[in-house]
Amino acid sequence: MTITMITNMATKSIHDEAASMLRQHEHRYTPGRQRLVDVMDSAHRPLTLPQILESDSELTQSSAYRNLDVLEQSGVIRRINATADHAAFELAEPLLGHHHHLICVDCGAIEDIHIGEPTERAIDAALGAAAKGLGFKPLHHSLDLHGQCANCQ
Amino acid sequence: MTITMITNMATKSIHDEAASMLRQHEHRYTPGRQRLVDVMDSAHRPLTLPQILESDSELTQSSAYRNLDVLEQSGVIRRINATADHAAFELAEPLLGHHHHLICVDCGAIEDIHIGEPTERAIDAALGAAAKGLGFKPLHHSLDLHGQCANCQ
DNA sequence: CTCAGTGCAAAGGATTTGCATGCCG
DNA sequence: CGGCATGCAAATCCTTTGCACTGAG
Repeated sequence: MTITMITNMATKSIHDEAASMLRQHEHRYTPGRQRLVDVMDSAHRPLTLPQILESDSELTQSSAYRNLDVLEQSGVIRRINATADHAAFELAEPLLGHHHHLICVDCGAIEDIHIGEPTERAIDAALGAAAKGLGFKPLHHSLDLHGQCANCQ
Repeated sequence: MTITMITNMATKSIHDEAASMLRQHEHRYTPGRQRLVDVMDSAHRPLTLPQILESDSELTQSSAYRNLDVLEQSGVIRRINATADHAAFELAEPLLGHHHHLICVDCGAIEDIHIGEPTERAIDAALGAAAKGLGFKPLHHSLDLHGQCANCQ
């Protein structure tokens, strides 16, 4: 019950949040951009451009690429370079929450996963210590598990 | 003196190891491939193809790409998709050891880092647990810290 | 002699850009 | 109205491939 309410609120506020973030960067929240956010919000995993276009036939390739750029620059989505051929896109952490990926080395499929908070803190502490010595300013970490998905074994 | 000896020995065995791995895959350890291994062994960070070509003017683009493929398939090197434009290459874990990366979001520079063994074990345990429930067979994890390098701040 | 490896140039494929048009503010 | 946004097609850029040649076994 509580979870359902939160989910609904979150879905609604994703568009509000996206619109607000775009506005701050002096961009409009056009229908094409809303559709992109819808597609990425519906999928519970990062999507490649072909997957995005398949999910909504109203989207065109070049505008999708352009709008993904705008959304990325505005902090609404994140681009991840999981595979060699296609980039993949997912909602940014403020909208989707912190998580990690299982990446199939054979078919390239990606699955979202979560790990415990204590482990997250241990990771950030360890990375932060290493970064400090090199004058590197941490923004966020990415942790992926590469292996074979159930289908490819 | 001692360090020099160790370095020489290590460098030597990297070539031996690489030659052995290639032989197992029925490939030759040609001069061009040795040069690639030398370049990657000298750099203490992953290199993109342009960086590799700059490091050794004897290397040509297409042969470098082809040989990097052969070396990757033989397990000598690893391809990482850290940035959107260029793939990067580094010696594989059996030759270089397990480590992680600092990736500058502005200039794309990559730096190798190490974190403590207990944290590594915690990561593998957490990822393994998540993978198990989905029938995903773990091979290896990748952990990167994205942020700004000292030059780009 | 044979066949993997090489180098050049051309092809391939994902992503970006030019340009004319549409549409919101 | 003015300028961002869109869609098509052409261009770009990284990477791969075709082909003829070289050299090791």
